[in-house]
Amino acid sequence: MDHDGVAASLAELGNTHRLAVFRFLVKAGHNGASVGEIQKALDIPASTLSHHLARMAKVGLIKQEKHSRTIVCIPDYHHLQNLIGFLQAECCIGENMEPGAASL
Amino acid sequence: MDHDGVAASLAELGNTHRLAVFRFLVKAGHNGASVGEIQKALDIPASTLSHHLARMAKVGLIKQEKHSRTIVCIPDYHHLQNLIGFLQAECCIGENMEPGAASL
DNA sequence: CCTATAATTCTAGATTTATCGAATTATATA
DNA sequence: TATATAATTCGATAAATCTAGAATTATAGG
Repeated sequence: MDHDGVAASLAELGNTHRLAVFRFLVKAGHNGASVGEIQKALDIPASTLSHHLARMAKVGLIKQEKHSRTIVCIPDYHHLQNLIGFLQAECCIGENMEPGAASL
Repeated sequence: MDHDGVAASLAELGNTHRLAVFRFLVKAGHNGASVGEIQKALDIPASTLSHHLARMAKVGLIKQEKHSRTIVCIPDYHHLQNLIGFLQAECCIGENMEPGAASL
């Protein structure tokens, strides 16, 4: 993931609703949750939620699988790990190594 | 840092210019860099840069110290670590523990 | 005091984002 | 086929963000 890709993903997580959705999906685990379940749990109007989910899927934070009528949303842990790795790398170069901090 | 605080910080990092500024400051190390140095290095118009720096300072990503005429910007590593910790926690709860993944 | 420098604030326009009801599409089922 | 359900797309509005030139503030130095 390059600079702009990282920025794009962080921007998506940088919205309260979307962050809440992502956290909910992580809690839901590898099976994910349907759009309806998310909607019920977080109480976001359907069209608004759909908009946010589409954005998250676009940058790769989540995957969406259609099973007949319902669409299941699954968080992409690998994507998040890449993000975290990028930030971690940012944090640990230069003179800012604290004792015990992991280097890469 | 709570949910909204995390979202706010991620949103700030989720902008190409601001992410570039933050990366530049991390490379600069604990001494940070002056607004002018950032401006010269990244070639962003002064007023635009000032706007972005103010936003970053507001959420706590950077600190700003005034030394006579120049303002030195210093990244807040602790703040970033908090952010990373939050994301890491998000990533590692639920069923998504991979072998070797750190738990908290 | 005057000038140059560092940076911010002001201002305004362009773009993007957020919101959500209404209409639409797709699918299951009676 | 008719109906209900799941979700998206449409459309329109409000709000926030981005951008950058011009004006302003603060300070150093001649």
